[in-house]
Amino acid sequence: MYSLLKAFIKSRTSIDDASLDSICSHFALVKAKRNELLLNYSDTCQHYYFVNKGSIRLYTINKEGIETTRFFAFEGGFGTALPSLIDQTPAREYMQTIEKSELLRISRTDFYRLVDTVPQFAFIYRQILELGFITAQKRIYGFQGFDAMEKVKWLVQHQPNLLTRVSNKMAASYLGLSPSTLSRIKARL
Amino acid sequence: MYSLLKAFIKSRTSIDDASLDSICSHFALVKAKRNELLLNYSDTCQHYYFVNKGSIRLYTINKEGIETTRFFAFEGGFGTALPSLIDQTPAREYMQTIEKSELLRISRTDFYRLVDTVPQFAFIYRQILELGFITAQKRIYGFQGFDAMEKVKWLVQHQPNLLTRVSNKMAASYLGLSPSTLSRIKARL
DNA sequence: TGAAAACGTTGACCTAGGGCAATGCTTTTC
DNA sequence: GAAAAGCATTGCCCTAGGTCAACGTTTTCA
Repeated sequence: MYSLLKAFIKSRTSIDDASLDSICSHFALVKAKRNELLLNYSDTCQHYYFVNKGSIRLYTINKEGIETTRFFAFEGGFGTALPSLIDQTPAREYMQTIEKSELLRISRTDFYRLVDTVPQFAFIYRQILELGFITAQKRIYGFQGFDAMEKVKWLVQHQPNLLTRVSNKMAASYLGLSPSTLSRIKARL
Repeated sequence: MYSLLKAFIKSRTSIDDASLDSICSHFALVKAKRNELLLNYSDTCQHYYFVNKGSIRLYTINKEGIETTRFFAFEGGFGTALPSLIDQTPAREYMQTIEKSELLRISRTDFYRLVDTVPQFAFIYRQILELGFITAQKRIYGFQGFDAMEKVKWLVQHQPNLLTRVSNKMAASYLGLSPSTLSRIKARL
């Protein structure tokens, strides 16, 4: 049950098996079917999720009803409504599974206790934050001043599995394109 | 010389004066005039900067010659080409002062040594990363699915000083609008 | 301090991409 | 396994915002 999570941690820091087990013991298994809502718009996020199987998506809907997807997490990745988890304000975004999934989740309290007490865990959290920050920056640079075709090519380059794994509609909302436009672009790729 | 930096640190963590002085001793004063380039496109970033006076800007230029600004730092703020600093790859972005400035800079080596040895400093770095991440997320949500007018209003809401402090051109490149469009929008605000 | 360069604003025009709707196709549900 | 709901694709039309150019103003620096 914890093999993927252990692999994730081991690949990022050196740690003995006892500490590893102790870390894992704070993660509980959650099974969810397709399109299950893990966090609602006005909820305050209380858990960090690790994807064992399936996938989750973070997105919001603005007042005109337009969906914007911010993040996907697949097998072996962490995901949560981090801004809400960090400062305990309402998420103003949704978190949902997009496939039948098995998730491991840890409570905010346990998570930060691990960060404060286990140096290797603090290091991993730092890595997650650094990587998240870098990815966000790349996305800002990558999406501004790019036309639709360039955005799609960028995605094919940097996250090739995404286009095959998620629906056209979700990929479009991630790229900031309408589904029709994305469909047209793909036709002439 | 270190008063602003000390205030920054003290406002975020509790720390004794000796540690504070020891931290500050790693920061060197750099004076720069307006529009001075602190980091070139193909450079790898080696310093973290704290703005004592003036302001800096991080931006890139894509192959069509379009400028995109990612970040501004003003008095009392930290700024650097973080992705490059973190993983020591060429920045592929520029860092420049946009006013006559006084900066305090710390080398990457010293910075990470402080992170690893001074818990309060590690905590501040974590805060910077968390905040940077949250800001980036807000920007992704805020700018996708917004039209030009909404973007400008968003900016007036969230960073009101920016529009008065930087040139129309730079603000436009931050918002992902052409200077003409931003100008037109401001006229009917 | 004065010439030159850069910037802001505005008008006229144009185009990328969004909205909408029609038509299959696929997936879900009971 | 049939009905319904949702999704992808595509054609037609339209509009937000980009480009380009002109002009006045501000900034720069020799």
